[in-house]
Amino acid sequence: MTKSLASHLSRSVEDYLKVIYHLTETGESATTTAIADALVLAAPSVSGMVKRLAEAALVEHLPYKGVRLTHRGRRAALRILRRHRIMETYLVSCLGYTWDNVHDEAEKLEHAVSDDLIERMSRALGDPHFDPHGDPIPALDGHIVDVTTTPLPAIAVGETVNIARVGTGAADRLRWLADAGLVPGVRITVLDQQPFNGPVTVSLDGTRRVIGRDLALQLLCTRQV
Amino acid sequence: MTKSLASHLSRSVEDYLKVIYHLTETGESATTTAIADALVLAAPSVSGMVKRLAEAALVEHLPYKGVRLTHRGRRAALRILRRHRIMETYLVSCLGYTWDNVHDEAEKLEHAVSDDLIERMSRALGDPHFDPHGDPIPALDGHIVDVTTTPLPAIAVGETVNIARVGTGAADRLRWLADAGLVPGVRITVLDQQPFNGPVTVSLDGTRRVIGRDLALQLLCTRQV
DNA sequence: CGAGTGATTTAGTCACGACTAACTATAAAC
DNA sequence: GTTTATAGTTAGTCGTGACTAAATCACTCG
Ligand SMILES: [Mn+2]
Ligand SMILES: [Mn+2]
Ligand SMILES: [Mn+2]
Ligand SMILES: [Mn+2]
Repeated sequence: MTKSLASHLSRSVEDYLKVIYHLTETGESATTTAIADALVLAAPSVSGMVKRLAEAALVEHLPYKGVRLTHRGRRAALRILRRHRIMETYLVSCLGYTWDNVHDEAEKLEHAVSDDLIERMSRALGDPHFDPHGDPIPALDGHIVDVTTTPLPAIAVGETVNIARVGTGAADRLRWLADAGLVPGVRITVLDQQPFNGPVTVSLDGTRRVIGRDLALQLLCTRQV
Repeated sequence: MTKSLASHLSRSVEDYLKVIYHLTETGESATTTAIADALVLAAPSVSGMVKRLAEAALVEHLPYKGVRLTHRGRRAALRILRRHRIMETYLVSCLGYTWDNVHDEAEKLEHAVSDDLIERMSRALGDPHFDPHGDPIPALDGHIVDVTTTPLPAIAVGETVNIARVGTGAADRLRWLADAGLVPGVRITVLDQQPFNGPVTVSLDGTRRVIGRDLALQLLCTRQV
């Protein structure tokens, strides 16, 4: 069977695939409720869509267990992810957006732009490998780099690391981080780690920053090379 | 009643409104079949949508006669038109598109971009008043300039005019015109007008161009100031 | 092992926006 | 002033993607 669906995927389908990809990527299993929560939909809506996705051979469905992307589904998800992240990067670099307000725009545009436009944007940006939040941009062939990062609270006092990636999309957090200069690419040294889920103190260009545990957990760092 | 519909209009609704605007603008009456032809839809689909548009107070429907935009409908149409034309201009000026391949992209993106993004693009372009085809870009408040133009075949031999606007969206025609340098803003002098729907000969920067009647009719000119 | 609980699926409905087939209004032709 | 062609509308259907209410599965706990 594998119904058509080949050429054009609807906005809904694309968003489902992306959410399923994210869930499996972060280790969670892509269950009906997890998908429903992520997309703010009722569970039966997801059950229905999952059936259609399975018919279209975009996912494998193990009833009552969850869902896994097929090769086709994964490729489709990565294609949208590429669009999303290039779009975000373009909006920030070329149109003066700040990293805390690009997400919603990209969430819509990722479904509307042509491959051609995305590749033109990518070229205009010098074919970047990371978006403003430090998330890797999948290549055209679906390849995506896997950067191993460590959350800031797990870095030892005295160590110097780079901020590689930010694990939140919340606009207020992103604004606070940007104000504090805590953005991907920046180098920081851990000055203090308070126990019992206490704050982390780092130095950035010689100035101190105290970062609450919650936020610190979302600062994903790489060690110096 | 005037059903919600206030905030978000669907892609279909927006395209209907734009087509209705175009038809009335060019003097044709916005009949069911005219709309159906323009959107490549079956007539009953249009009948159905017209009913919904009327319920939403976007058009006034005189059964068996046709349809007219209400104030709200006109404003909505002009908003999409602004998006479309700014998008086209941006794609050409900032992303290396040629004027013969921007239309399809803009046709989709006009429904997906936010007001904010469009205004950022407009600003990046220096708030242009015309798109690459010479079509006027409606202002934010819905105001749109009305340029009086004359089709090239109606210009007398010896007269010098500016090409102001191109009345075709056909990619092959646009490519030919661009190759010939016959684009909006260019100044040409009519050297010859052959009778019986014959071609027009013009000079452009001292070189001759012979233009078939069909195409010449789509070159809309303004006289020198 | 059976009961209970929470997750999941099924059943049935709805709005949107397309379609075809069939009917009807309008206006031109005789 | 009928007839007739054409344009427009109504009726009925379909696919998509959402919903609620009800049924069912799977696992945990006593
Ligand atoms: Mn999206
Ligand atoms: Mn991002
Ligand atoms: Mn459109
Ligand atoms: Mn145009």
